[in-house]
Amino acid sequence: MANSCLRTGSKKEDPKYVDCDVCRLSPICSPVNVGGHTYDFTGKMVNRRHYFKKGEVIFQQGEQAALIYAISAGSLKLITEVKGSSRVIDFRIPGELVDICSLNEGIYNYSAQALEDIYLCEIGKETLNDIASQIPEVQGRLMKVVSQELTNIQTSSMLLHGNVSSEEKIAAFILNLAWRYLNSGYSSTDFKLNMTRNDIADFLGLSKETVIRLFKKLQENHLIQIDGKKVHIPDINNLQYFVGIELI
Amino acid sequence: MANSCLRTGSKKEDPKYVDCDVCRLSPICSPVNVGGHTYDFTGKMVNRRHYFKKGEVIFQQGEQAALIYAISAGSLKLITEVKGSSRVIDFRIPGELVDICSLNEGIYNYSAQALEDIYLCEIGKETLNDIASQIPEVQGRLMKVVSQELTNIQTSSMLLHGNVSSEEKIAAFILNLAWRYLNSGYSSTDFKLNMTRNDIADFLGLSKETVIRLFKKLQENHLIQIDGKKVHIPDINNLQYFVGIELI
DNA sequence: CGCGAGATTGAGTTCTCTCAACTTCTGTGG
DNA sequence: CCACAGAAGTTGAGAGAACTCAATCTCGCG
Repeated sequence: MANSCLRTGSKKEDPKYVDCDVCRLSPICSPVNVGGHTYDFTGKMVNRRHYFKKGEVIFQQGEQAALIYAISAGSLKLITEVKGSSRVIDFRIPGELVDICSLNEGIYNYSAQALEDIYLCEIGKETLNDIASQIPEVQGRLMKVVSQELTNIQTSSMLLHGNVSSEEKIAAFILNLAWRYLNSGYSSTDFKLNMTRNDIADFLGLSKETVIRLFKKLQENHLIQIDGKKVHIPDINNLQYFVGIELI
Repeated sequence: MANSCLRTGSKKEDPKYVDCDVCRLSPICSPVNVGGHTYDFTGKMVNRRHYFKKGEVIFQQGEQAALIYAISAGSLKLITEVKGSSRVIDFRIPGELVDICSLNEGIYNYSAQALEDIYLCEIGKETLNDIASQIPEVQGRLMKVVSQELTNIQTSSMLLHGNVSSEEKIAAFILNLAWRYLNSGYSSTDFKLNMTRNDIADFLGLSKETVIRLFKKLQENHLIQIDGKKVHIPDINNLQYFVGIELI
């Protein structure tokens, strides 16, 4: 029930938490100056680094949305129920927010499931809204967070939508991840695909065989190098040219 | 240069302006209560119903983004340059905002072009931000507008992304429009497609022939009725079941 | 070491695209 | 008001892309 920061008694190495200053919520977690005094509301609002096991469901579609999540370490997938089976809507990596949308909604529109062992910071929606409505500085920062998120979602959606060939779709998917890793302070040219080929296929509306074959084709064309879950982008500009959008 | 409200001396009938209260910007355009007094900043910020001709470009990708637009009448398409040719990113209908993203960005990420004669309300970004930063009530309302927009974009993107078959993609496109017309106070079951088949194809990453053939197939399956640019949805629940998402 | 999930490969089928011809619609000028 | 030109929409045929199904391989975990 209580915060389980660093609950890891496991044999695995300690996770590499993302720095708070790359987290999209950092404006909210920083101290605020009000009438000459500095206040830190973090303790009131934020439950830091709550641990979830690989495969665990963080929240379920339809549940009351009381918390906003930011990923401190690990990654997760967002899924929704479609005609009895589930479909992957998106992925989230360290530093990113999970459901800022729920700020003005009562319930979660999708479920979230851990792709690996993860640590999430949780923010109480109600407390946040209360504080924001009383302190303009916090309101302003929240505004910044939300509009940044709006820009990010729009950029991602622009990138992933409307590609003609499946090869472009997959290239766009990789480029999108590269860009997001960069935004979170990681390498944009070397990263790990934490999701399965099936998840990727499901997300892109392709079959997993097509994903595998087109990964291979992209590799043959020297646009990416892929070895299992590890991706390397030899020349990001080539990839961007192929996708047709300059992000980085 | 100045506002050209009701410049219509043309032979066409007067456009049916959308009611201000369905406009996504209406919270911003409503009077504000500050310390017991009521202020109306609308005059300061908003240039109402600026007329643009069919085909006219409202703003160009890369330009300084000084204005936010809300559509009062008519519709437009958003396009971006990809490898020398342009690609349709999205459409906007009356009551919707055109580029709220530019709030925290310096330049437009895409161009906007009128699909028919349109009237746009323009809001000065800088003035809006100034007023918002001084008056918490306005800040809060702006927050509402932006997070509503975030939810809308995410819903649309969830709906349109990840469909396996092209038939589902097109059905999702129609359902998305139905939902958006509903949100703007129009009929969700009868509306007009103001864009060409080519625009739709481009937006969905299909060929125009496929769009035409699948419109026909959807009609044969009684999911939609389509006659030129007019669409009728006989049973919205059937369509939603086919797409696999319950929106309305 | 063995099991099971995930990844890969091949073969055949289905879907979607491209190209080209043709029709319909729309707007303009006479 | 009509004629015409260009844009948009439609249809058919053949080529190419992506899907499905089934078999096999690999790797991590107990």
